[in-house]
Amino acid sequence: MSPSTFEKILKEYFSKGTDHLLPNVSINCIVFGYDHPNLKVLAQKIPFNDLDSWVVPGGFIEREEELEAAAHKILKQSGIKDVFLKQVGAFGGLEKMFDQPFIESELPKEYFEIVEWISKRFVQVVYYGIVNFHDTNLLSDEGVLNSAWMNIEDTSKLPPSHTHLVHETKKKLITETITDPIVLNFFPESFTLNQLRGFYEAILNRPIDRGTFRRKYLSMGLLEKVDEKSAERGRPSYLYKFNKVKYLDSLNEKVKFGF
Amino acid sequence: MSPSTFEKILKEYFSKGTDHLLPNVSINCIVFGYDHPNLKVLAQKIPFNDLDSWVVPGGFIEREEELEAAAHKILKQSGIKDVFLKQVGAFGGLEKMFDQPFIESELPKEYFEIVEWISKRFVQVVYYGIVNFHDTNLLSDEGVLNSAWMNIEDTSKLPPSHTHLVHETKKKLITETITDPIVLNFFPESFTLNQLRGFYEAILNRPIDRGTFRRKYLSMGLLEKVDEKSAERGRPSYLYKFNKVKYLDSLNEKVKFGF
DNA sequence: TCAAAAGTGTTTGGTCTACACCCATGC
DNA sequence: GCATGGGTGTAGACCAAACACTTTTGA
Repeated sequence: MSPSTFEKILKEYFSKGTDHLLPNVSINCIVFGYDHPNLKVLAQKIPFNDLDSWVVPGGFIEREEELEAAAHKILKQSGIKDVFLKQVGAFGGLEKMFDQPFIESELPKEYFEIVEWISKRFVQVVYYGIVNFHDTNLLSDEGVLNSAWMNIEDTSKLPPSHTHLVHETKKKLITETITDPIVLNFFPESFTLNQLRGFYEAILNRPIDRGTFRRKYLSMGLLEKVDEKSAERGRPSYLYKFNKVKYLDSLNEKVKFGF
Repeated sequence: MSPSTFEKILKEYFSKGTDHLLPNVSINCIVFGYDHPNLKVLAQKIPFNDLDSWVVPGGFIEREEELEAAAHKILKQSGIKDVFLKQVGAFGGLEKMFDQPFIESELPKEYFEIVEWISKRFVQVVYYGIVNFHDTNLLSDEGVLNSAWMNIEDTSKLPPSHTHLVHETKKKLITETITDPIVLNFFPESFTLNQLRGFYEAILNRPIDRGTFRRKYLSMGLLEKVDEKSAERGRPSYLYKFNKVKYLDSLNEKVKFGF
């Protein structure tokens, strides 16, 4: 534990005290990025102790602030702006995030009020976000928390409750990937159909036929052809961008059951 | 407004004060029942004023109580036990549920602390439940809040924020009806396939072919034939019950996209 | 010219749709 | 018997899976 760094965090987060914040409720954000063929999760290194500890971005809500606005505010601190966000739900385990007696033993008395505040039970309202990994610039060392991408296969550096959030959220991501084309938020301005297919193969964890995928996806009418692209090897592929208007419409449709 | 009744409510809800409760977080439950061909929602009449005001069941969370446990606890007060519950999410509008100055003007000073507590902003964690309408006995006048079924088409007696919750939750119910067989929770021990089809027609708001429905549903393997049933008119139909083991398995499967 | 990857055509098989037809019961 | 609704059979449309074939590039 390095008290000085932890003090810096407390000073930055609670420069205006705790009275302006909603107690007992916190926001956590699970931000996914896709770096073929890996799904990544945004995490922050915290200097609670000398171990290599990471957390998922989180923060608090102003007394007069909408929940989703708070989530956007929190992600802006990591350099993530204008992100696609959806709520996962409220998680309310009884375990506390902080060990109050231990933390207090390492800090001057002036922080005790804040420490008591953050040591209470919190209901976590969780949002997930999707960003285009390669167009995103994380703010590092801007504050005291360093942001970095973490491979979703290895979340062992997160506390158990955050690992739980990541896994629950990934389940939801997979479900929504199947019913909605939210996936398109992972991609840059323009992309090839085979890159898109690569993502579906990664997330559904099985191969998908090129022809079938191409015909099905194009028939949805969400994509528009733009240009050519020089391939690394082999024949170049067309680039597509997605039609945001039709995309937003499609979010209200969902799949049909088949009766 | 009838202060005496409102006093009774406060006395009952806050007999142990507010310290044992988590502040700023509440639970609301949207409970659906199906009374062919209508979808019903559980509501409670409240004596805030002389108007015919209703709310959706709600309540608070003990400091050391899981969220879903709190939802079950709240519904037990209406006579709803062992209900199928799923979380809808957290709703955090900024509007307050109570008009503090007005309420205080009608109550003795001893209640002011409680009134202040409930007049704060609350993040509402919403659960939805599904019950078999005909096997459910609501507790009426057991406490001070009378429970009753409300037709989902007319929620005009609810406050706007609760109407919003009902509609958002109904959307979710429809989506989940399409992807999961949660519907079976609406039905009694045994039921006919045509009753089941009637429900799908009601919720999807379109006719479904008898043959197609029957073949598709039976092919899922969730149902088991039990006995005969005397029809009101015409040929009697088979009764089915659902296989709870396979049903629980199926909740983890969801529909496939079709790639 | 060959390898590699994109793009397209075609056969096959499954399944939903629509509708016709038969079955079991009450009156 | 006949009306009423339950249960089943089936032809056609449709669509995804699988795979072969063609096209376009780099080397």
